[in-house]
Amino acid sequence: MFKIGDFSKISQTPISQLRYYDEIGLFKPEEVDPFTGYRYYSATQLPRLNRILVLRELGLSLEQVSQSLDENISAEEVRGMLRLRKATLEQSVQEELGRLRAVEARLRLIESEGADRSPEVVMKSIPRQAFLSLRQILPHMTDAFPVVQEMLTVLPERYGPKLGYLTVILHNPDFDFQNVDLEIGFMVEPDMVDSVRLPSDRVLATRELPAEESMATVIRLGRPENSCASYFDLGGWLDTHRYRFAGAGREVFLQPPFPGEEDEMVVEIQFPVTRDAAIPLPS
Amino acid sequence: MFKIGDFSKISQTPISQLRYYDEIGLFKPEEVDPFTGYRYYSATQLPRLNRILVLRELGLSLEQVSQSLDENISAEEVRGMLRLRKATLEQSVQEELGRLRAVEARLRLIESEGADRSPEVVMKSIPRQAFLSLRQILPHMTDAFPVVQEMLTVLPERYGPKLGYLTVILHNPDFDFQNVDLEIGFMVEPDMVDSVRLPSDRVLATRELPAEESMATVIRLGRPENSCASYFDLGGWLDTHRYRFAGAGREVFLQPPFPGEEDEMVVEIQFPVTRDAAIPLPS
DNA sequence: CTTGACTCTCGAGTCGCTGGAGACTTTACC
DNA sequence: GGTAAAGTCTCCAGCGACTCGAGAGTCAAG
Repeated sequence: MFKIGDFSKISQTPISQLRYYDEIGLFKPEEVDPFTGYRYYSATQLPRLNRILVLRELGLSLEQVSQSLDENISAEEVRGMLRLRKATLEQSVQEELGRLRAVEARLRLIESEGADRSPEVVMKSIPRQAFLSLRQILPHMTDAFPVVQEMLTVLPERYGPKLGYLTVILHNPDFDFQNVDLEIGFMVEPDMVDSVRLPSDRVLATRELPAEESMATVIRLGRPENSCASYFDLGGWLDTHRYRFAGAGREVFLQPPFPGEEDEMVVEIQFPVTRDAAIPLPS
Repeated sequence: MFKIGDFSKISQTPISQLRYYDEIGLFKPEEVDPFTGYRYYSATQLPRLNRILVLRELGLSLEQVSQSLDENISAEEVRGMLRLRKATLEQSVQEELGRLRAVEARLRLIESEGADRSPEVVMKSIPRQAFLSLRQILPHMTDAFPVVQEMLTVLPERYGPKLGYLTVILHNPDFDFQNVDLEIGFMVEPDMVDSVRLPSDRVLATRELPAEESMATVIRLGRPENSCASYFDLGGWLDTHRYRFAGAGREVFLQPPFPGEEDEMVVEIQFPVTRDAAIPLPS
């Protein structure tokens, strides 16, 4: 019979942990002195304790460990737990590796620039949405402005707060500023409106944008002079995170360019992406 | 200006998290209605929030994120944080990979045996200790018993509770049961005793056992009939965990084989091991 | 004006422990 | 046998990064 201190040394388990395991009923001392409350452990309890330590190390929760030890659980169920655990482990290793690459990239960035002023790219998923829009090919990106301005002045006052965000979809696969294929419009609630004719005779129609599982997004503030920079940042980020562009990008105007307030504009650039194949794990 | 719900949707951050970040002063709404307490966020706050999300994703604590955003910290220090983070990440990836291998091994074991009755191998580190012992080569393992019995009857009653564990060191590099090179004795406190002569004229001397950084240990219960099995288990475990035997093993008798109580014997088998080289991480 | 959807604060709970306060017990030594 | 040191007890608080629920108040649409 060992007192808790000796048993702690033998098993290399902290005393506090032994007391905790006693408290939650996972591992109780063979004997407790009814007068002093002193815990007494025997060497024959070591296999059980070791089993606990090993299963916990495998990543099971103490709850699961408790169940699988107290045998009200079958080998089949333990197997299930472990298979689940294996899957989550594989995933979490992948994630950790991704994080590691991200940290490395960030370090390189700081070392080369002397300061940390990185663009913050965030992954999102976007549900499907109805989109009241007009698609057209314009000779130059800047030709989009009058269209946007017209929509901005006409539509919000006609539909009020039900109108969603002003959004532009860039259907060009390349990032050229000439002969751009743009779809400009507003997110709307489904069945709110079918089509609209603007004063300039331009006609918008509602269609459904499918949900996008994974969108890489970045925020751009102010006038679009530096929009190239944002796209560039996005490209670099995708590269280090092993994503690839996979479709038409969007610019969502969270704060739209009301005339005279173009400097306060806030745009979220979104690009659907796909993951490159997972890195094969070593052996 | 967005209410918390809308801002939560835009940023894909749970409301509770926004409130929490407000509470700890990490990310406060641009405006709070002094009467209702309603939080109002603006789109221009998104970059800061994204920055927070990204830094947290890199693994910094909210405390660290807070510091590096509020600029009372230099790029140099952020670099330090990230380098530290990189190191811990590399290590934790290694550990996760090890765990993954362990889970896989365990699964194979259960699948082949239909039940989970694995031996539990645990890593320990052992401090240096004084050892009062006698080394000899015996024609067969079983010849050790009389020696052990003599020591067990003579020494404990002479030195009382100061005497440590009865221990056997196996100096044979192979696991043959013939012509074994054994060192048998007791752990003692340093300077307790220099040497002892037993009634049988065998002489024990004290020497110092160096500390062992990493010992793989397993518990064996009862008579040593199945000691082979324990060694076998240990070997398999070392293999899946990429360790190698690295020195003379020990058997520590936590519950010694008092005459007539050999069935209650509890022995911890310890083997010093070294790690194989770390698995190189992919790209 | 009502209804239902939001939002507020505050407190407790999560997991697997660790650490401390203050009160007892045991052990070692004289 | 006395005393001091070391060990042990219980109970409570705290960690980090939130989440959840209760109960009350607020806002927007019809």
